[in-house]
Amino acid sequence: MKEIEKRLTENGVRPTAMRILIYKYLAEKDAAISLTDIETAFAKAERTTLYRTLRTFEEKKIVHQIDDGTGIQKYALCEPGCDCSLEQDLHLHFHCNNCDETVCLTEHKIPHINLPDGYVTEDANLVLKGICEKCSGQ
Amino acid sequence: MKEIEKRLTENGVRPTAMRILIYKYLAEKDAAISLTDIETAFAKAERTTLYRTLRTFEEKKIVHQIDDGTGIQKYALCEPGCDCSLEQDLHLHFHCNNCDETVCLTEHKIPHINLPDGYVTEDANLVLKGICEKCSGQ
DNA sequence: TCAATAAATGCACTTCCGTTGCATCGTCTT
DNA sequence: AAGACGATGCAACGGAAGTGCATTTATTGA
Ligand SMILES: [Mn+2]
Ligand SMILES: [Mn+2]
Ligand SMILES: [Zn+2]
Ligand SMILES: [Zn+2]
Repeated sequence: MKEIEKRLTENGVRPTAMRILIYKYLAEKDAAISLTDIETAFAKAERTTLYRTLRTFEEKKIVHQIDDGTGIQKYALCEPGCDCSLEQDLHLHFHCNNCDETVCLTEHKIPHINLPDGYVTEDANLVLKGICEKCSGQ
Repeated sequence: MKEIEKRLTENGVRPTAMRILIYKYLAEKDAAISLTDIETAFAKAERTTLYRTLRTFEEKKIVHQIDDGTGIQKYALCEPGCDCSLEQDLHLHFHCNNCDETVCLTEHKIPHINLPDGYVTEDANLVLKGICEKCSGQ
């Protein structure tokens, strides 16, 4: 548990009880998590606190935000040492049309694309949708 | 103008006055359009009508929806003969962080990605963000 | 140790956008 | 002309993100 406190502190986030709980929750899930997910998991907690915790985690590069096309913002823990604002750390995400879960495929980086002159690329988002390995039954 | 009526009819959409206007509006813009954009352009028209027009256009493959990561749904005319539900017609989109416009790069297809066993890909979305050619000043 | 200060949390409220239900109106068919 | 069906208008709803401000909790340093 000291692990988590250390991780938070190193990233400039004070390790409050709630934050540690949320971190743990994110760590034990292999799918990306929405604010509503967390709200459901911690029914007694304040929505705003959860909201701001996720925002803080994102600012401090503890989690990265995922836009999977559902219109709902999701979050997942960053790999240690990952800086998701750098092109080399941008990976693709997979959204399952069956179970509605979104997962990070951190080993699959977003391929570099050459654009016509005049275009300057600063960021990229690649989401594949279909059936995940759990749901395809193999 | 008969052109537009023909296009709509061919796709199974009855060419009402409003629909023709909206089609023209989409045709003269080179950027993707949001419902709010259209609402502003046709201030006297009913929001719901515009909304349903876009939905109908999408169902009938006259436009495709674009998720550019802003959280706002955008639409752009499909190329003639394009079926955006097919992998081969999936192209990438570019969102400018400066002018906030999103454009189709129809000549840039989304590269095929090989996923681990068990994953079945049905759809893909690739959005690049940065500075567009207009804004980069060359 | 205690007061001053800063950060985190709780509560209420707002805004934005997408969406739906239902009544009305217009158009096409027979 | 009557009936059927599709399009439009109006009103309201719902989810999710976001903000302002009061209150509580933690940190600092006198
Ligand atoms: Mn990820
Ligand atoms: Mn497009
Ligand atoms: Zn699944
Ligand atoms: Zn631009």
